[in-house]
Amino acid sequence: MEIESDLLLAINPNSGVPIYRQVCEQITRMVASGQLKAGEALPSVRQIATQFAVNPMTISKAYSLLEADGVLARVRGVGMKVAQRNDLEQNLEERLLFITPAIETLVTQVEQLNIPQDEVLKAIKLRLEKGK
Amino acid sequence: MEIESDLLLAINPNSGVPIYRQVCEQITRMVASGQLKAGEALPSVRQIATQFAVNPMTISKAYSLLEADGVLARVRGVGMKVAQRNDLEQNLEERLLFITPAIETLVTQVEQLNIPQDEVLKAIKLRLEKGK
Amino acid sequence: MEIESDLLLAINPNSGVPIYRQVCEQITRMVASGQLKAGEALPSVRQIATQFAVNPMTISKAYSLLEADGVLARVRGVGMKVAQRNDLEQNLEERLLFITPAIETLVTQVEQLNIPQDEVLKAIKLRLEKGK
Amino acid sequence: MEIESDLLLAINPNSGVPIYRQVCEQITRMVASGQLKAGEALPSVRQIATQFAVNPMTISKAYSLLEADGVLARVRGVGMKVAQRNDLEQNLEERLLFITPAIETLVTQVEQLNIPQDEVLKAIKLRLEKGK
DNA sequence: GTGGTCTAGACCACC
DNA sequence: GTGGTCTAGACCACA
Repeated sequence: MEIESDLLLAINPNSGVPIYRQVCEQITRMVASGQLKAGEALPSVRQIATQFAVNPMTISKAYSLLEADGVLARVRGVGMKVAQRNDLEQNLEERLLFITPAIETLVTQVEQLNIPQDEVLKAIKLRLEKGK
Repeated sequence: MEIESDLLLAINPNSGVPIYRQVCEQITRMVASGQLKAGEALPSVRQIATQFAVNPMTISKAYSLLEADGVLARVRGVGMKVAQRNDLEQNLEERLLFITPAIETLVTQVEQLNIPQDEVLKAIKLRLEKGK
Repeated sequence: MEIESDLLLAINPNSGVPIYRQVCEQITRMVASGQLKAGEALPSVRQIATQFAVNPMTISKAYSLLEADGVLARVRGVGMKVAQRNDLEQNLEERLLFITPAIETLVTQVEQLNIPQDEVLKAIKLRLEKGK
Repeated sequence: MEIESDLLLAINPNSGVPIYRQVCEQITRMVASGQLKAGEALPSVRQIATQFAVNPMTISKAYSLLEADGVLARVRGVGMKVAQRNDLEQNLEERLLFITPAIETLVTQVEQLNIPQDEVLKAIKLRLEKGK
């Protein structure tokens, strides 16, 4: 069972964002979008820590926070799994709430830079297409 | 001459973002957008510090960083002014570069949440109109 | 592991040159000359501060500036290390650039004092030999 | 008598060196090298201040220091002139003493950068020739 | 353990 | 008046 999932997270230690936070946010989003389903098992702390050359305590902290948030559940002697009864319905409205802060940040900057709306939308559209 | 400029910055000490960084970013944007013109004088360290009930060193740190960045220039014994030769031309392309990181963040989240593009664009458009 | 590195910097609090600047310049030169190699760890802020009876913030300021300059890199929760991709290659040409300002200063003074070139070169040669 | 001397000083407000110090040092060197002769009159404070767009008080301070140093003498109602009995003989040894600090700075940097002596001398020689 | 941020208050140099 | 430097000590976030 060690082949679990090698390509789950994208951790960047130099992004300014704390590592534990990156883990939390990414797993939360994956659960919200259904990429991780209720009951599904997660890689062990040691596994992730090794994979990204990160301190195990950092991953452990992330898992603990996710458990406190009700996103994950701890199964003694086994590991972590996605919580069963989950507030994170795949409902679109809910998911849109997640990106509100990012939109706020963006809009603030746009206004202070005096960038026309069309240009902003054009740039975002372009970037979204590229990701496809 | 006391009416100099009362309405310049919007500092929020509880935003998680360091105060000196808020100052840096906002002034940088104001220079980039042309709200602050080359050669224009800035409020003194003590002025801003008093206005926002912040320690002068905090503002001073921001000014120093902005000088190191080439955004501001120091005039000894007089104060700070917007740097003359400025990379931050007001042209649109340059300004769009400033919001690239914010767009990246947004797009990453959108993809991990599996939100359809139209919904994202709709939400942003809505938010932009509101700000008007 | 306490024998880490005791003999690194030469700080003189009365030289007129700000302490943080002395630290910056010396570390920059050590990196440029290869005395400090890419990835190598640096003494902690508190370690240096204690060693030279200086306020930790002063050293911290130096480290921050060196990070902004791309000379050092921060490893969160661990400390500072020499940046990996470093403009400060050890090639001779690059290092010669570092002493250009000092040469400029010298030459200006020499010209204003009307000192013959041979005399200048002789004096410098003498001083260089002495240092050996 | 207003045509005195338009091209005397080279003041750079952004060099980091205080303006009054630049004035002091340059005039001192000119006296030492004989470019300014004993009894010779100097431009008025206002003249220099206007020429370089500098605060008159700054020039005044420089003149005062030079007077205290015995380099200049104040003639009431007339202005400043180069002091008559002057320690600054044009003797070569004396003049060489003036550049000792600049040489020290240079040598320190050279040693910390591990630059070979020949390269240093070559670079200086090159720069000296260029100035010719 | 690491570095980062902020404060309050001192002193300095420059203009 | 301006900004710069430093201190002593507090608290926080990260690993």
